[in-house]
Amino acid sequence: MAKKPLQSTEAGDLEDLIGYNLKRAYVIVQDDFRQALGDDNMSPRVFTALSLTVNHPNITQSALARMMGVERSGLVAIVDALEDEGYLRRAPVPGDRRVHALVPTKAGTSAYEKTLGLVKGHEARLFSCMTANEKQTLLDLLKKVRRQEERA
Amino acid sequence: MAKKPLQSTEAGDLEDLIGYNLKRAYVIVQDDFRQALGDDNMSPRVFTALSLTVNHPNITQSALARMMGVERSGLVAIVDALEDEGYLRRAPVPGDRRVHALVPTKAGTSAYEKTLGLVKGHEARLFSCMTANEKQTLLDLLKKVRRQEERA
DNA sequence: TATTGTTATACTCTATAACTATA
DNA sequence: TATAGTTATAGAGTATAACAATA
Repeated sequence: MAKKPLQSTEAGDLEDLIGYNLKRAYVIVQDDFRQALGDDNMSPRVFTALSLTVNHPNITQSALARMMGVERSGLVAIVDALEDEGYLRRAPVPGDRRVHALVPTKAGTSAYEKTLGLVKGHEARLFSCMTANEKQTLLDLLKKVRRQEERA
Repeated sequence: MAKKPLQSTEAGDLEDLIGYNLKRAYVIVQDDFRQALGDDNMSPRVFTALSLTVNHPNITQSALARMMGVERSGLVAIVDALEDEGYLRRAPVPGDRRVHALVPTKAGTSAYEKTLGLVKGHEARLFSCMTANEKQTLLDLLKKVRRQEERA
């Protein structure tokens, strides 16, 4: 975790670049996310995987990887972590024995709900200097950037 | 580099989180940055270091690290890369022999200007679906997020 | 004692390629 | 042949700790 930021005027050309500001903001938010989750210590990507599993029970690993924008191989450790915590299980799928359906457990669902609360608290705190309108605008503009990916 | 994105409606709770959208947008922009620079293959962080060195000639490594929000130790490889390319040199500072002043070379300055052009082109292209107003608003809101770091 | 640059080291995140078992 | 999950491996990016030279 970094500590001393730079005065926003010193970075010259960089200050006008969306990419630079996006990265700096991303680091701040991610650091605060991890700090807010503290002991639970669930990383952003594990939280994302748990969220998608809870919201899409019986999703396959490949589908989850596609949703998250990571490779199948990279998802294995994430699912392992969630399975080790007892938050989901890899269930066999009748009709195709290659596939694992990811099924959230009772513990997984309630851990998710508790963690989602922490995450929402972290965002409410971190973005408390912004109005509801500003937060929604930021969200909308970020989604607009994300939509660029779909033209590929 | 990931390939298949997810439909923005499928992610449930995540879609309302600024952090999640920030990360997804960041990945898209960073991937496009690297693709746009292509053969030059200057990574975002090396570009950032070059930019700050050109805009703050004679900056020390420690000061540059602080500006970038990384550790001193992590900056060594970045400065090495720029020195290997002949884009800057570590100059001795009279009066304090511990310190290295980073001085951009002629080649470094012109490489920077060329690369800055590529970066601006990449952003213009990637964000072409947004109005000038929207881009400025996004920039302003990201800076507002960044300002949260200064309260620590 | 404190600071600058450096090295050694380790950890996280991610990708590619190859394997296995199925289909 | 193709696909799902897995393993092995490697490469960024970053952090911590310790060291030498210097202050």
